[in-house]
Amino acid sequence: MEKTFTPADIEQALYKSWEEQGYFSPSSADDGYCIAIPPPNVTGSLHMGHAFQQTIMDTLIRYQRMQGKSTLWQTGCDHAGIATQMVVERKIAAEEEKTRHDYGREGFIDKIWQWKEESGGTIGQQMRRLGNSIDWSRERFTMDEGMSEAVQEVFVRLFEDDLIYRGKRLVNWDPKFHTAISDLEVENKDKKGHMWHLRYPLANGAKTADGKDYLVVATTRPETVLGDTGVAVNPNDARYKDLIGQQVLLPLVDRLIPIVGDEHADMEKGTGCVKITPAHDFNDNEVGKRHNLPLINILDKNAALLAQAEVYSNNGEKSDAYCPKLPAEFAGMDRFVARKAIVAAFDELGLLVEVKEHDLVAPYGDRSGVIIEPLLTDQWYVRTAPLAAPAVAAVENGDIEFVPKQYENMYFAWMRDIQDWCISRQLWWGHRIPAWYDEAGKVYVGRSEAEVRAKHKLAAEVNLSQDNDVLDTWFSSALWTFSTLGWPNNVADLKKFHSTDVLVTGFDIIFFWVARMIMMTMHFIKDEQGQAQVPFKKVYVTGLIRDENGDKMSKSKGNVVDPLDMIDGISLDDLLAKRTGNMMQPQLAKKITKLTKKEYPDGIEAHGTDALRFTLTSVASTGRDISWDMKRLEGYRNFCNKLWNASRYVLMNTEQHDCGRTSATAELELSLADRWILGQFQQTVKTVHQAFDSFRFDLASQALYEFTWHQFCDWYLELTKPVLFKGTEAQQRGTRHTLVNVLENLLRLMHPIMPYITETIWQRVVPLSEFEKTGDSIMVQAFPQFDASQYDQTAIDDLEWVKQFIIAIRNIRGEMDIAPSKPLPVLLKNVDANDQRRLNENQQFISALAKLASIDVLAIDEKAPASATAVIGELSVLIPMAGLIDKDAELNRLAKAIDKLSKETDRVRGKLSNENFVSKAPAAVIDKEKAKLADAESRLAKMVDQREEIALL
RNA sequence: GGACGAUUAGCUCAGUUGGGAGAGCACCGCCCUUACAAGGCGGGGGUCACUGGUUCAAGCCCAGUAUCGUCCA
Repeated sequence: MEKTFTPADIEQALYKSWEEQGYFSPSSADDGYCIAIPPPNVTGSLHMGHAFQQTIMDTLIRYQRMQGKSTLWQTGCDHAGIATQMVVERKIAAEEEKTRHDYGREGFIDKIWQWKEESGGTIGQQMRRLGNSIDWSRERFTMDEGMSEAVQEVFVRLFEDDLIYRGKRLVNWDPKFHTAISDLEVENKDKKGHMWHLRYPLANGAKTADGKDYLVVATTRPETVLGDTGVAVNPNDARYKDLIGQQVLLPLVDRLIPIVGDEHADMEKGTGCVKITPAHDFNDNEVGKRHNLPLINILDKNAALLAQAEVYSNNGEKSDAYCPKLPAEFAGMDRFVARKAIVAAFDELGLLVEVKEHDLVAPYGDRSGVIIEPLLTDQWYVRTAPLAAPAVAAVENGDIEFVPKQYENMYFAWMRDIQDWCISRQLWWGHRIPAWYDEAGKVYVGRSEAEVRAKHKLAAEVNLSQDNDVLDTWFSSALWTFSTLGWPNNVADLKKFHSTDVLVTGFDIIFFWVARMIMMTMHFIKDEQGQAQVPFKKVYVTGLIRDENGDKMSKSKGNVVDPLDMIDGISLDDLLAKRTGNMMQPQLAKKITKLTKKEYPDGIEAHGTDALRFTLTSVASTGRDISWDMKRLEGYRNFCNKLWNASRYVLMNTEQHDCGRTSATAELELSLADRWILGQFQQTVKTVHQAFDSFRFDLASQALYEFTWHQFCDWYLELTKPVLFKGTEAQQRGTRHTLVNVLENLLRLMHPIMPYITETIWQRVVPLSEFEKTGDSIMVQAFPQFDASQYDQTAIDDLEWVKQFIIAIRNIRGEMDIAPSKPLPVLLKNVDANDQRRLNENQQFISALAKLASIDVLAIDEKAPASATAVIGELSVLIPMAGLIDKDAELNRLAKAIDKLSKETDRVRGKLSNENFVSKAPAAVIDKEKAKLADAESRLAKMVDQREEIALL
């Protein structure tokens, strides 16, 4: 073995061989265990969030596979409607100076498929680098034939069940992408803006309570005045309530619009008068409904002003309630240009009262980054209320459990208040809506045009045209768990693997995806008793990985760290190029360069996949956000190296030796250390099981780290040296046997978290061990199970005593500056029978690890020379000072120890002398405190004696 | 404005029926001892955000305050 662990030498070849051997596929076992991956976006590339969640998924899958389950990790990508369309549009613009319209719909879609073939697999290749044990043969894509069929089937059935409808509604319109988007794709951001106060003249000579012939409305969006169809005042507002039922004459368009009384008008805010634009504001839309106001759409798809408005009645039909003509001077103006022009026009007419600074919240498209425009359009909706009810119940009654629990509140809050889901998108890339229209605009929904014609008995002469829109990407993602398993055609896998076991995901897509998946699955998938099946039994919610300053990682901030760069390492120059290349905002490059140079002056070193995975599981505690810490990664790389070298030691001492396999008959004698480490290992097995079973990957990692480094390496390996160098043959055989078998078991125990290093070492170790393997790879072996017979409490207590003895001497050495190489003589006082036994049995260990020249027991009356002293229970351990130890230094050391001990005794004595404590605390607690006091007092007394003695010198 | 979460060592974080305040990294001292200097041995370091309450006993339970964060309006 090499002296240093170099992950790059082993990882990729190992993964390839695992994949080729088919180890990632489900086994023939009956008991299924399935995780559906949250499908990454097909345009995406691996980021820390993926690495984090996928490490957890792979750990669970590998753990369950080793527990004998038939495991399936179902993977795939979603087609990411807007994102993908954008990528390809940009590509053809850059390479061919063409738009998608130059290609036409079909040509453009071909172009996207072509792009997908070339670039859509990037993330899959990256995911392999993480060691993910994914059955790639079952990889799915939401636009694949089978999944498209599922989407269509779901749409048609929902329509037939009256759970999908079409309607003219106000939607969040993205004027850049020319599509509707759902509420969830809107980001509300605080913004500085203005509040314009505009004068609206009262019609028919009406006057306000204080005699004015006008109202003043306040608005942040003056360009929408052209679409006003009312003014609202609060019905309790003494200033205006008498005007309810009167009209104002809307300036610029001379439109007579009613004054209505509505609670929406806040008397405290602004002027108390609110203009109502039902076609361009969600709140106004509600007010309009209540008062039956017409809707006037004044904007086109680009959010520029129309010359002819579109007037609709409240039920969405064309109306001639108002003249559609809009002022020609504004026609074609963008909404923000129009805003200025309209304010200027009001000003000119003397109708602009004042302009105030105003903090407002503006809606932005999360992908386009432009301000969203509420716009009246025809869209398809899913009626969510009936679907939400069972989905809420499933979480309430525990069929689905969120880990951590608190996310259930978030889920309930949203589900209780759920809005109908706008599922149509005005894009080309996606599942086309299976609806056809005849020339009169009547809509028919079906699986194909032929089916529609047959079902509705439409003659061949009737022209039908399919809806141009596609479905929201999340609509297909909502079917993920069951459509990937073959629904609606094949149900064998569905039977074995559905419901899936765990969903590992971020809280940010609980609404987008998790909730919708629950609703859809429960509606469509029923078990043999006809009960709705949940898509997954548990939802493990992870936090976000942030950068070292706690900031969200984002490309525009330039603080993104690519997981592969942590695995392979990257030079500063390459890192800079990566962070500043291909930027949306090139002006930030300078800042990012500076930050990157400061954070990574020498780039990033290679750490390997196992170290990355171990780091990720170590920080996976309770679903809260994580500030990434490179130092932590470095620490776990060192841990890998530690394991590597420990194994190297084991192999050096066992390969080509008799390791006492049971097939041989030679005698085998276990040392105290052997029996101790076997017990400690069992304890670790227990902890790791508990941790995995409760999703506490941090605790699993911690237990493995603690055992490997601080028990196996720090103590056990050192304790084997005296045996291997000086023991009898039977003793050597016993120790070699223990070394090999503990390591072999440990590797299996760690494997789910660190697949590569464990496999590599295991291949060398397993032939020396007792373990009877059931295949060639560690990943298909049995996971270690707790075995109480290997846990020997006496061995553990005895070895703790040995450790204390050794530590006591090392401590004196350290504080007295005695060279570690200098062998010391030791005298013992107050040796009881148990001490004597432990000493007899373990003298070799103690002498070797504490580097002692001699150990002598003082007779009861024998006077000890001046010595530095440590106390273990009743036993005093003395190191004669002569020529070694300075009197003052020792006094100093004793003073420190005495101080510490007397604080301890004071505290405990205080507690025990408290009447209330003694009468009310449980007996066990009191006994523990008493024992603690007795021990501390005895040690204190010995230290004090010692100090007096030395002070006399 | 509403809801939820967080506040523990210099940093990043554990602390699961209330009874010893812990880990990793960083820091200080000694050591290239034949698995490992990506290491070994020893050591220092905390008013558990604040105030009050319950309790024999509070980092943990209750009430309130402050600061930060997230989601919703």
